[in-house]
Amino acid sequence: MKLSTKGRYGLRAMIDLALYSEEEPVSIQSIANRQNISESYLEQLVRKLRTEGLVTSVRGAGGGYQLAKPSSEISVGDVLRALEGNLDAVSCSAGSVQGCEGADLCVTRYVWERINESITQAVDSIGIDQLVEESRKVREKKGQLSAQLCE
Amino acid sequence: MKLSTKGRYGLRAMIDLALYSEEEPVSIQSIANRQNISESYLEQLVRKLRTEGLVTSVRGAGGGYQLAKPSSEISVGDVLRALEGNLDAVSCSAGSVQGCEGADLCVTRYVWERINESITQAVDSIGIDQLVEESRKVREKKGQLSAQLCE
DNA sequence: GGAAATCCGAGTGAATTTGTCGGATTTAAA
DNA sequence: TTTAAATCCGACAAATTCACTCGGATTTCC
Repeated sequence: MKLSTKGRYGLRAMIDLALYSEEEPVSIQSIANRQNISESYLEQLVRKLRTEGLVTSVRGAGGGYQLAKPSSEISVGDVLRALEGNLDAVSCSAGSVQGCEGADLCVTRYVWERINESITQAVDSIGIDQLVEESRKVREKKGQLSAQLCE
Repeated sequence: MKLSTKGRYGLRAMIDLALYSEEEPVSIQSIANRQNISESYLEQLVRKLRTEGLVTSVRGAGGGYQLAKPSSEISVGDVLRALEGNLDAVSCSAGSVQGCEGADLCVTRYVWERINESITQAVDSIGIDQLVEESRKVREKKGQLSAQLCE
C-alpha cells in the first residue's frame, strides 16, 4: 500500500521542472543533482513522463526537458498515474467482471470503491502549480535558494 | 500502490467471522472453504488478526475464531492496518525526522499528508457491521445462502 | 488415545522494485 | 568538422516483497 519511488521521485522532478524549466530546458543531470536522485534512474522516469505527454524534450547539447503544459493543468494524479499506473488500491471495481465472479454479490467491493474514490479525489485536486506556490512561500520564509523536496 | 491479498483476504475473513461466529467459533478450514482462500495462508493472516486483538481463538477440537469485539466496533481500517501495517501511501509525514532532512522545507510532504488523510478517513468510516448489513441485504435480494465476497 | 483444531517459524518461487549500464542518436558549440 | 553534452533505448541485476507452503508442536474435545 505504499507509493513507490517512481511516483515520489517523479513528482519531485515535475516540481523541479516547474521551477526551473520556464526559460530553457533542464537536463536530467541538474534535476538529479538538485533532488539527489540517481541520474540513470531518473532518466527512466522522465522518459516515461514524456511518453505520457507530461513533459517535452529537446535533444542534443543544451537540451533537456520542459513541462508540456502549464503547471496549473497538471495534477499530482496525472504524474502519479503516469508513473505508477492505475492508482486504485484494489482494482476489481473496474466495469468488466475480470476474475471477479458474482461481482454484484460482492460486498467488499463497496469498500475498495470508496478507497479508490478518495485517493483519486485527493490526487486530482492538487495541481503542480499549487506545490510550486507552496515551494516559493517556503523559500521566502527561509530565505533559501530552493525548497527541499524530500521523499 | 495496491492493497495486497493480506488486507483483502483478511477483510473477507472478518466479514465471514461476523456472519458465522456469533454462536460458536469458526475454524480456518470453514472460512477458507467459503471464501476460497488457501487454508495455510489464511491461517497466517488470522493469527495476525489475533495478535492485533481483533479476533479471539479457541484451541483444540471444535475450536476456531470469533470476533474480539462487536462488529460495529471494528473498522475496515482496523483490519487493514493489522495486516498491512501503516496504510500511509508515503510515510515521511511521521513526526520524527527519520531520513527526511529539512522536513519543514519539504513540499511534496503536503501531498502525501493529504493522500494519507483521505485514505484513513475512508477506511475508518466503514465498520464491519455495515458490510455485514450490506451482505445480508444482498443475500435476501438474491435469495442465496451467502453473499459472495470477492477480491 | 485419537482426531481436530490452533499455534509457530522457516523456507521458497515468482514478481516487483530500484536501480545500473552500454551504447546509439541528436545537436550546439569550438 | 570534431567534440562534448545531452536525450534516447533496452537489457540486465540485486534486493525486496508477495503469496504462499510445509512440518511439526501444542491444546482440547470425544
